[in-house]
Amino acid sequence: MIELSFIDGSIIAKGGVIIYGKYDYHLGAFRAPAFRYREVIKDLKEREVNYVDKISKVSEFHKRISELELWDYQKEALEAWKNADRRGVVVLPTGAGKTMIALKAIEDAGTSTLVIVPTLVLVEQWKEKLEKTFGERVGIVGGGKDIVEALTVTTYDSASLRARELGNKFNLLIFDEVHHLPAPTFKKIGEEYIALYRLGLSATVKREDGFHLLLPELVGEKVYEMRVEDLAGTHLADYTIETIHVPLKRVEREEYEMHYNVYQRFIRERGIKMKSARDFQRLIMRSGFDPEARRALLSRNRAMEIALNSEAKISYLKNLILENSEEKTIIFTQYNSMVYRISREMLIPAITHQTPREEREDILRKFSSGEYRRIVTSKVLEEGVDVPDASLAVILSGTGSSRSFIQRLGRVLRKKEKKAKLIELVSVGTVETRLSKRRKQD
DNA sequence: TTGACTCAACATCCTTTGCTACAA
DNA sequence: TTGTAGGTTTCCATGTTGAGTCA
Repeated sequence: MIELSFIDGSIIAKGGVIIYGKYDYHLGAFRAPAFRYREVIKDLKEREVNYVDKISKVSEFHKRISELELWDYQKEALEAWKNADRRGVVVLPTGAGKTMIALKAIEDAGTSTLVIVPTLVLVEQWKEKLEKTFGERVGIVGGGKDIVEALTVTTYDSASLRARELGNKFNLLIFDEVHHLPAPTFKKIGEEYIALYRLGLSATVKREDGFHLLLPELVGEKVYEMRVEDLAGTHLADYTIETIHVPLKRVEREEYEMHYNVYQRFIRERGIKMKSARDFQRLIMRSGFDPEARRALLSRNRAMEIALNSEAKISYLKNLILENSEEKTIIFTQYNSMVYRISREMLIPAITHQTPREEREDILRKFSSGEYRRIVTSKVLEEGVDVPDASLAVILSGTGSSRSFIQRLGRVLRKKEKKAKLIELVSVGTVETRLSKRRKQD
């Protein structure tokens, strides 16, 4: 007879061997990662081994929400997830109703569920949604609160910190913005919870570090995907993307060339090959002890700053704003210094991570009502914030991340009569042209 | 309860070719 | 012959957030 229990994010087996188990001399028992629960039980049954299961502390949760009607593609996504043993990742653009699918998934699974989200703002939004939909009390773990219910919402930070206590209490995990999960410390959420059912939601799972390849093991395969272009014109607004190449001013060009040459010369002279982000990472590490590497890196950073923050872009932006004075516009930049400069010079309300919560909510409320026609921001509004719809997004500068690009695009895609526009300004003849190209590839 | 603060963690950070050893 | 992986370990800067602490 094998006795199975849950200790600190692991399955402990006393009295016999389990699949994926390694012998733990301190415990005098076999220990397997919690996420192998499904395979462990299946294997014991197949081998017809007698066992007592003291692992699971999950509870049932049966609540019907029949009044909730899904769109066709949402139904397809839900079916695909169910057919994959209720495991897998659903990829849908911002505004395509990922939450609806999650609510139906909770109803379908009929079991205790933990919803994991990246920010406290999203914790509140999910809590309200769940309470309204199911009419039940919803627990919160994180942001100073610690209430566990059959339906509980938490942050990635708290889910990871509390995995050892919470890991055996839920049978369904819903990962909102699931691309966060493969980060080194969040990965253990996938590993230390026993949940048999897992649903990952995201607009783009791709990570620049390539760790999205861990998702099939942590959550399940990608079971359904709809891209922005699949839903544009039907469930989302139709849109156009325009890239405007803006030349640097002469002084800027000279300074850019000077700094970028320092970087390039260093790379060439040291025989360094820049084939991947890993190669660049190695250069960063090297800069910790090699003064020349540090100088090269700082020069490259300065060159980048010049290209991304060019004067010419500001002049161009002023015209663009005049030409589109009727459009509700969000301006995105890479640097906060640029946000504040535009805010000062063009009298546009600014939002960065330094903006107090109340002020941020006030600005967004006025933007929503139409009192403000424009806002300028850096990255804070990309994810996890309910941003009122706009009709024009101007990307003054950004990174090569396709996820960030899609999130910014998502800010203009709420269904509307006329076409939405995304305009990006790119400094011609600089590394920025490459960034712009990369973010638009998948 | 709130606000101010510190700390830790996450994300991005790359591509003008060139080498060398090894597997298919 | 052709194509591709090889090797390394704590880090430039900037932006953003959650958790924790303390007054």
